[in-house]
Amino acid sequence: MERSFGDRQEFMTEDTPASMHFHVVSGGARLFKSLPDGRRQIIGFAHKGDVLPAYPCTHYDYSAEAMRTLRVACVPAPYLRHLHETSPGACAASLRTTRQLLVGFHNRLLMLGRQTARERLAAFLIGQGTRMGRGELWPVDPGISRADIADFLGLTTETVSRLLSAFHREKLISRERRAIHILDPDRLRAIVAHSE
Amino acid sequence: MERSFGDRQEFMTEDTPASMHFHVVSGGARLFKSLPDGRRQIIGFAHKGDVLPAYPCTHYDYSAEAMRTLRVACVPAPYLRHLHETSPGACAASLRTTRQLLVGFHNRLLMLGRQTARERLAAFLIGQGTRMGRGELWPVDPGISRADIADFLGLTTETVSRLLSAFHREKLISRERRAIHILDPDRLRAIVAHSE
DNA sequence: CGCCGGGTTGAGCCATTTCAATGTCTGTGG
DNA sequence: CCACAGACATTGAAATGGCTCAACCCGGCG
Repeated sequence: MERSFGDRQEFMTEDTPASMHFHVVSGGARLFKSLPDGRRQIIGFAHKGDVLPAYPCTHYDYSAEAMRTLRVACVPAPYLRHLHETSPGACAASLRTTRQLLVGFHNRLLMLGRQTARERLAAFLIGQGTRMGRGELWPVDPGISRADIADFLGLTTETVSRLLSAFHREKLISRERRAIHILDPDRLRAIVAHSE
Repeated sequence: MERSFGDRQEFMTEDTPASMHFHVVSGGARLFKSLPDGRRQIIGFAHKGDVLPAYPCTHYDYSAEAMRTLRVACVPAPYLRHLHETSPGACAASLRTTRQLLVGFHNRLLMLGRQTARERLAAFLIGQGTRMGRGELWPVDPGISRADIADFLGLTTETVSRLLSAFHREKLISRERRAIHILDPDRLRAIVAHSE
């Protein structure tokens, strides 16, 4: 049973009973947590093929909203649980994807805790560019706003904007529309790792 | 086959082939990642009963070292993998623990990305205090130094020290030796959630 | 007793935020 | 086809939270 959501529509809410899991068919989603005073942290983005949440649970522990338009296949939570209990393959597959997630989060902990704004942005650009493991050089999804980047990196939109301008001046990226193209992945990677 | 490690001994190294998993029998360990220039982020702490890493993998993605003395049972990686492939229960159990870890990391992402030093320290104290789900009020493990707290929270030891002094002045905690006792969990929780 | 590895405290600094203004693109209605 | 509104992005100037550097303290141990 598929459902479709419009731009910015929140379809999963933190601390709400997890009756459904959502398998992304097309479009993208932001996954985030927020503080009572409105501060927001983007946990990640979901694309085609991703399942939210990626693991069985009774309550969602983060919220999700559509970027532009989103189509998802809804999977009842009891069905997923049942699948995990009966099919060892399904369980192993989930364990593999959660392992991937954990490794990613370890890196992001390091990034948020110990890297400078410049390093974080470079890491983000590289991460987006190599998203699908493709031959480098994907532009950043134009559905991702400066505010999204800021909330992902724990910065402000102004800082992100200033740094993007700096990267542009240094010919590391080019900007057209909202899309960002990576021009010099090697130098960006050097910024991430080495603190340049 | 059990092994034992001395204070500060690193027994698991990032980017090294994961031949073994370590089941903590007694003592504690710090799990961390570091940048080439020495900046360090503590990913978490391991205690009795924890398994490192908690999921099958080919390479470790973080390092671990003993706090004081540590005893672990070493589990060969192929054995764990085999166990997961044959016993659905083992796989499901791993999935449950990785789910817990993921939820914790989501919260820490929010903490590192969007909370102030004061809020982070309060969150850390509450988290340590309620570690085992016990009736509140565990003191912070004295094996955890100010540097550890700082590296866990993405702060400096000086900031941690200053904030602990502030909390002490406000009668939220008491300090004796290196151990920290929680005096007013409710007010600490208010700091975490509300930004006070 | 005196050294040594934390821990605490202070003063000044700096990266990032905050506040504020201006620019740019898009869609809309006259 | 143009004027205009609104949302987002950029840029600048000023404020600030947390960091750096540096001194001092304290308890344990040779």
